[in-house]
Amino acid sequence: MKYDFNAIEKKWQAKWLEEKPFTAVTGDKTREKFYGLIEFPYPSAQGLHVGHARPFTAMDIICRKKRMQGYNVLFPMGYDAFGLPTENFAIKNKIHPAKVTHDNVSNFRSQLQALGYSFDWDREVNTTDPSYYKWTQWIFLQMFKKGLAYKASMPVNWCTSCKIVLANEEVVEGVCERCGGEVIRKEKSQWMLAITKYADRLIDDLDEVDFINRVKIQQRNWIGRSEGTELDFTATNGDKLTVYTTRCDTLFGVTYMVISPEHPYLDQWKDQLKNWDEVQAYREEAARKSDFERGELNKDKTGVRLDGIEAINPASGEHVPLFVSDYVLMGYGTGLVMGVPGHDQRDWEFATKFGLPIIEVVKGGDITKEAFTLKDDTGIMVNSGFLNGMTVKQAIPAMKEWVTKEGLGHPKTNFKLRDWVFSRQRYWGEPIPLVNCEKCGWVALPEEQLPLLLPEVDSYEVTDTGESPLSKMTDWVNTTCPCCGGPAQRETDTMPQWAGSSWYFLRYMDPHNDQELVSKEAVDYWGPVDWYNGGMEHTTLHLLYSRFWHKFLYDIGVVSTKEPYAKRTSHGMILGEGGIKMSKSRGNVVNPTDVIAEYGADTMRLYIMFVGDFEQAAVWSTEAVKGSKRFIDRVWNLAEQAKDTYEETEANQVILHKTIKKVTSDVDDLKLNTAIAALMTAVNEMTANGATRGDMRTLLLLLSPFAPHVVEELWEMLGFAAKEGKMACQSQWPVYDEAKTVASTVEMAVQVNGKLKGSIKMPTDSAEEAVVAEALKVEKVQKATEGMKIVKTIHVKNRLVNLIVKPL
RNA sequence: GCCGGUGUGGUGGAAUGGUAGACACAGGAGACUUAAAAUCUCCCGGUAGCAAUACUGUACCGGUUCGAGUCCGGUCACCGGCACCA
Repeated sequence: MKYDFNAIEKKWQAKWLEEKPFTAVTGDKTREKFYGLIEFPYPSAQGLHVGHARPFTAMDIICRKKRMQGYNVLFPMGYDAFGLPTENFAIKNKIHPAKVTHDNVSNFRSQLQALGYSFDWDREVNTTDPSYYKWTQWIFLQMFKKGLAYKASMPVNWCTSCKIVLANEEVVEGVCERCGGEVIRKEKSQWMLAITKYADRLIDDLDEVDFINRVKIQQRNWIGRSEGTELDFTATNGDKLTVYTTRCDTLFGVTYMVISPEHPYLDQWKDQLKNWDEVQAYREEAARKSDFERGELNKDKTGVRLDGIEAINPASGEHVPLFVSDYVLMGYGTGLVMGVPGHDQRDWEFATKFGLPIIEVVKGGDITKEAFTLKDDTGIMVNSGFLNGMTVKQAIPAMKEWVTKEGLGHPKTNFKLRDWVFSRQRYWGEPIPLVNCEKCGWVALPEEQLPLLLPEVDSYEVTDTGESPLSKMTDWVNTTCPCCGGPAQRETDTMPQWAGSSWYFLRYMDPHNDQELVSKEAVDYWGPVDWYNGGMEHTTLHLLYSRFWHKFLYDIGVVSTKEPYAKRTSHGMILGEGGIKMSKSRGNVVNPTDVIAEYGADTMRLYIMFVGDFEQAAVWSTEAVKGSKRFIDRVWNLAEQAKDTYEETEANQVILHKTIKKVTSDVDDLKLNTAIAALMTAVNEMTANGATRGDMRTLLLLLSPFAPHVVEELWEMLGFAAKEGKMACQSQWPVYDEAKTVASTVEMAVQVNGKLKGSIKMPTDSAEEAVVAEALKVEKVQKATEGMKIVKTIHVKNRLVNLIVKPL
């Protein structure tokens, strides 16, 4: 019989859908649980991409193996379906976004099923489903009630092309992450989520989870915790000038101060400044620049000296000039900075440009050339009163103590992380369930009115003033206040795409619950996610946001763990041929469906795992796919030619036990490429040895997570299905015997003075004397040791012997 | 600039400090075939040599070690993230 992948894959996919062998049972006390999660896709019109297949296949293999090891496995799938591309498609083609979403989801589902993934399809979720977004809205309301959601007028990132407010995270190199359009700053009233209140916990709890290091580091850097001091200078007009510094030890080195152009003090000082016009002109120019431009021009410091007000150093009592400059940001610290040009490179540049004195207060560098910024023990304090003679490490706490004692300030922790801009002026998102009443202000919708459904609109386009399309639906907008019953208006902004994905992993645990977002029983049993794999690009977005939401849900008692994910791994990108990024515009996007049509899903799965180290980027090669197909062909032939006995052979014992060991540990370590290489080695060797059905049984069990369809077929063909049931229902993973993983003889390397001279065959675990004796029989060894004295032998059991010789 | 990561044959990539290049792809030679495809067998880092073999080789320079792709110090290149965060 020929290997007809098409018929085989269709046959087993249909059976799996019908018989549901992958259904997870909540609270099965007889088995330990395993929750494997991959990031649910955005159902784009283009359909599944090979970039999806890599992480999905890997987690499918892990979950299939876990099931075989007896775990009760939750491996769900869903769709993160709100978002701009669907809305834009709807606008262009005048189709309702819900219809577009439905069609795209159907396409995704059939593509996913064609790859044979063992998802529990009964638990599918869709963020645009009202029964789902009801709970997204519910969580938002709880945050609102706890004061974590607030409305603030603030400069926002405005994409001139999408006409939408972007989160900081969505602005990449000064342009819109999605469309590449210009981003400008604009004042707008926005809903915000106070993620910064969780900043400490988001950093500290990273110590408790098993995330790959680069994810932890990137999150820590993004949150950007810094321990410093807030301390007060005084202005000559009596105003208090509070600065934030991490180098309070350099206080005696302050030669000037800088205030941010956006600082409210400046307006108050209007009448006291002799050069107000100049200051005001500078401020206006700074306001015109985008954040990006400000950053780009950072080499060239600009600023204006305030004429009329100076600052007084609290430590020395000296008067120093005060400048306005846009290198000081209003959004970080206090918007005021003390200038220490000797020990901060930016201040050094500013002082050099404006001819300000540079005082050395830490000895160790050459401050005529650049600022000396080391914070360790190399520098010694000078010109610094009571700090003189201390190292920087000693001076920082000493100064903190002094500042606190003198009532001049206090230690302070700052973060780079900003609160999350949570509203979007768009249609295709969750409506924000709040009502604005003239008397009562912003009022939460009563929970029994959830979900607040998206109304039907005539047009999905943003209004010219940048308001949400919902604002045009006056029937929907005008409502009554749940509090006082008076007239009120609904919020017309919607939530960002990151909302629905911030908690979806919880809904999978209990997807049909219409009373709670997840039952206590389900969350206690399934939580936390045991293994979550996803893209690095989500590290500071989705991954951080969902940790924040989960911590909030923990605080209000909905979930029982502090962290949502016990383990996080990340896959590398799949690049197009030639190592360039796949993109529609380059026309080098590989569609998994085409590969399946030509080679089958099992080949696709094997290839995408075999392509390289899972964590590294890999280059797609359509040529190389053949190798995976040939491997399956060889397995097929081996099975067909297998001797009709269920006995296992001695000849294949070592290779099979070795392979069990290797595949088992490699899957746990996410080294799927070498696991497949080990299976290939086993098949090559078994082909040479000849195999029985008994030998095939072990091989098929090991191969089944990788190539489930062909294995299911061969399992049946060789009579195992009749004896033991379907492969998909197996809860047995082969176990190896360490003693059987080693052959009776081993090949050992022989070296003389560390140089390889040949190899010898020895019985396993031979003693050193026997090995040395055998080694000395090797011709090249004799040549190399002639006239020499062996002064030392190094014997590594079963691997090598190294003879160290010296002339006699 | 700061923080990560990576650098190994023609290609993708393997190697708990222990025979570098597993496993594949491509290529070459041969078998089967009327022929092609498929399949099977062998070869396949470089230099020299008919060969046995010798030397050399994991970005570069140095060190530790009986032994280094692997550990340590320094340099370079590329990729990703952050970027005036005081």
